[in-house]
Amino acid sequence: MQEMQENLKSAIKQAVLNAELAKEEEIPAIVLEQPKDKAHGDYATNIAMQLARVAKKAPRQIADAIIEKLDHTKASIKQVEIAGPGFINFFMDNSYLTNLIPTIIEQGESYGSSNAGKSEKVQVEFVSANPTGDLHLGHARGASVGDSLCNILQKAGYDVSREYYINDAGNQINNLALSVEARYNQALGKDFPMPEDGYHGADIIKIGEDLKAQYGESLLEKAPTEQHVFFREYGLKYELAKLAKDLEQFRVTFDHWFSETSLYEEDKVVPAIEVLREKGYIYEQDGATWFRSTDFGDDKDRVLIKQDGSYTYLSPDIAYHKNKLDRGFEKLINIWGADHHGYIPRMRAAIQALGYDADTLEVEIIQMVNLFENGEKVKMSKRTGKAVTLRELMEEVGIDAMRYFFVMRSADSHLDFDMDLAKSQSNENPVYYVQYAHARICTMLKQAEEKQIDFTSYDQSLAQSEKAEELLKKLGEFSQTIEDAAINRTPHRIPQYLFDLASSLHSFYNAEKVIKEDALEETKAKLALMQAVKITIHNGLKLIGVNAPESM
RNA sequence: GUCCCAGUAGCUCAGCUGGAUAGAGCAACAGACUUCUAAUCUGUAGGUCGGGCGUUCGAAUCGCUCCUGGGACGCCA
Repeated sequence: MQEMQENLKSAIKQAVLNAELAKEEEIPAIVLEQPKDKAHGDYATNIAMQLARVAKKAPRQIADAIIEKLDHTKASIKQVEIAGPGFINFFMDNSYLTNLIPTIIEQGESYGSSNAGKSEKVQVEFVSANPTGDLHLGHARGASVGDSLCNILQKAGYDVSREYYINDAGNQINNLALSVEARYNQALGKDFPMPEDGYHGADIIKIGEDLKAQYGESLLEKAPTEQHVFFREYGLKYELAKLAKDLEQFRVTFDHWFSETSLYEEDKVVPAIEVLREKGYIYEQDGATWFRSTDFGDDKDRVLIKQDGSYTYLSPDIAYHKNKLDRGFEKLINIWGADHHGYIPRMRAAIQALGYDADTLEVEIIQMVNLFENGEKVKMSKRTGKAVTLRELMEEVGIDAMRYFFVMRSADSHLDFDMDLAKSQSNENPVYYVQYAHARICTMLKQAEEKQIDFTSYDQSLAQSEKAEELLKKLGEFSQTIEDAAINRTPHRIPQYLFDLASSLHSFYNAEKVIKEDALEETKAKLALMQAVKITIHNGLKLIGVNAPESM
């Protein structure tokens, strides 16, 4: 596919030179696009319009000259036309498409892979929810997008590491300990108020009950500080185990869980600040230590060490990002909720102050998820713990539908999650449409197996049709789609591609019968095509963490 | 007040490193099951791409500006 495009491009370039329309250095990069309307050919280029100024001729005249000098044989061109204001449309000799099927079948699970990423070492940090409660809708979206993006980057040849940053050092963990203490006492039947900023989730109530079952009232005999440490450690361990379990069930795993506390234990925070101080980006004012982030375009300077001597959140974060870079990652991708977008400039400033290019850090912002139930927006409140959790959604909606739903939209669009629609499992949910295409193929292949039709060798020319050609073209776009999704960090391209592919398959299925006992050779060719589609759908769904069922 | 995201068909959204007649799904309407799964397919209808100005041979796409909706602006994390 790509080799052919390159051939075509070089042929066009040569034609421009031969026609003496422009000097080599004046020729812009030749862009081939695939027209939406197939009446406009398989590929089109706008080079004639782009050259209009340089060549001082009308675009259509230029196009004429190019075509005259074009070497048709070199790039398997069947026909060339000039259209509209000066587009050159190429109709290709589509025999190249037939090579696609054996290629896909041979590559199997690895079909779609490329080395576009050139093994660049990329770290993706995502979810990173505080271990103080259950994961909710927003985290579910972040997990879906993050994991899918990682899969896509890997498929496109990047060296990817997935990381979860555990905020286990700040005030919120104290509040967790206090909340656990309250719930434990309440479980023992005592009238014990929740702390002001306590966590009201059902999970903490469960911790209280577990502690009662395990220890009875014995924990009350410990000294207050000892108690606090105990509740803290117990709560943290419990919450982390739950996070990992929920995420794993959601088919999201991490290579590394990074503890904020470890930054202090291994003395990483002070040295990171010292690096900035040595470079002159640190100053003291009003009894606090400041980072001059305005040197790098931030709105205002930021406090690193407060008057009371404690760190702001930014300090360990700078140390953490320095640590990431020290580990040799060439690109850091952070996936954050929209409520953190204001934090980007100071973080990028820190990256630059550490001596790296600002673009080393990329922050992908995921817009909010609104939950709708019974046609009304459901207000979610952390304070009362009345948020719909990832776990509840997995049970009610199903993992496949969630994974697909959360990644099918552009991440910078607000997402309305309609509980009733998701629960109803109606045909409005496109994941079934794609899965159904896969299941249909499996049924056909199973029948072929029962009839003992062996299609290891076949003659592809026997299965040519308009619908078959559409399918083939779609199959051929898979690798390019993955590359685009990887480079632009747009995982939603994958479900959209899969939907299109499934659509082509369903259309083909309705137009043509595959298994025909009286036309065995034709059947074999079609079965091979089906096998290729099956592999591609399977590989695509795998990228977004959705199962490809054999039957539905 | 400053910053970020969004505004495209009745609804939910693609398309945005500029290209040809702006695309899907749902909803509406008309059809297709004696068939390898109808969770499907085929067709019809539906749009001043929020408004204006500008750049360009060409703008949904780029720039400026205004309007509307959502979010963020702590020596919290």
